[in-house]
Amino acid sequence: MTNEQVVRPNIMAVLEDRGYRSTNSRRSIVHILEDKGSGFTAEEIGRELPSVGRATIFRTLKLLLEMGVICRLNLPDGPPKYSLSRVEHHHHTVCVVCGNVGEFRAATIERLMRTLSNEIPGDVIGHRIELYITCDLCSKENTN
Amino acid sequence: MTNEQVVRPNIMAVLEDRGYRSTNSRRSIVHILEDKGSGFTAEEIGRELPSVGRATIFRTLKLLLEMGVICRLNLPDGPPKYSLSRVEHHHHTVCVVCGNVGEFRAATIERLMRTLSNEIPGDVIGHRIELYITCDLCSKENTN
DNA sequence: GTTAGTCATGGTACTTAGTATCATTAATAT
DNA sequence: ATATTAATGATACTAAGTACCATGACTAAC
Ligand SMILES: [Zn+2]
Ligand SMILES: [Zn+2]
Ligand SMILES: [Zn+2]
Ligand SMILES: [Zn+2]
Repeated sequence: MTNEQVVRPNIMAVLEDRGYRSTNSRRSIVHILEDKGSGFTAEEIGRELPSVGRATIFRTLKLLLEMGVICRLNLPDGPPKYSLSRVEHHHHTVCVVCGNVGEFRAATIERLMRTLSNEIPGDVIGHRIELYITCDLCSKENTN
Repeated sequence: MTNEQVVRPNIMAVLEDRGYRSTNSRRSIVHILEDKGSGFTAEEIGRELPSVGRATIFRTLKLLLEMGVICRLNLPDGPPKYSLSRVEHHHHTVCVVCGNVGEFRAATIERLMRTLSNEIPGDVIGHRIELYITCDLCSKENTN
């Protein structure tokens, strides 16, 4: 399993490279994302940026999603969580206590998925895996 | 990988065993579920039962979910899909063309997940896996 | 079978996540 | 500096689901 240090792209630069304008709203949203990093909801961002319209929050998240710089996780309950993302294929851990989201890659999973596709009826074209965990921080807090 | 024939419990009996009443609305909802089997949305059921209140549809689905006789899948887009379920731990296939939902079990996955939990920071307490496929029916249709 | 108690229902209003519309404003290119 | 066009915020809307409540349907006791 790899959990290497992520070198994240300059998100605003990526936006501009694709022809999108570097606006105040986008900059402030991206700034918050880079601050939070993982496991935030659209609503949380809106709360921290009352001057930015709700529609713009969602528009921007959608844009970043399309560009692959963030992920959206549809969890079993609660609103979807967004998190900054490395670009390559990966999966997620979600702490069931604090809601923090992590990324991980595991060659073993990908190998197994490739194997499975021979045994599943139909053509497997993708997969999605979430691990539910209690993170180290939350485990510690409980034993104090 | 196992994909064994499912022997499904009598859902109404399960409800009654838990002290819930056998009502007209519940019977008609359960009847439709048993008919459809997999990959239906709450809205679809509502459409087929105009005489049953929307709230009751959701209440009943929630109840069946708690009892473990159906699953809800939060897909990357579109409304959640429900499907009848065997009771044991399993995972899902979703056809990206027709939306049909299937269940499967694979000891290899469970073994791998157990292994991963040694390598992931934090305590792994559960997982969720979805395979996105084009099912045999949909593949055939495309080559015609 | 009737009755009493309670559970469940349907209707309505509300919430939450997200989208459509649109007049106004801000970013870019020249 | 100006013109062009993209982006914005406000508002209204949709879709999935929940809260509330007076009415009606089940069930159990008799
Ligand atoms: Zn991710
Ligand atoms: Zn945690
Ligand atoms: Zn299932
Ligand atoms: Zn299909």
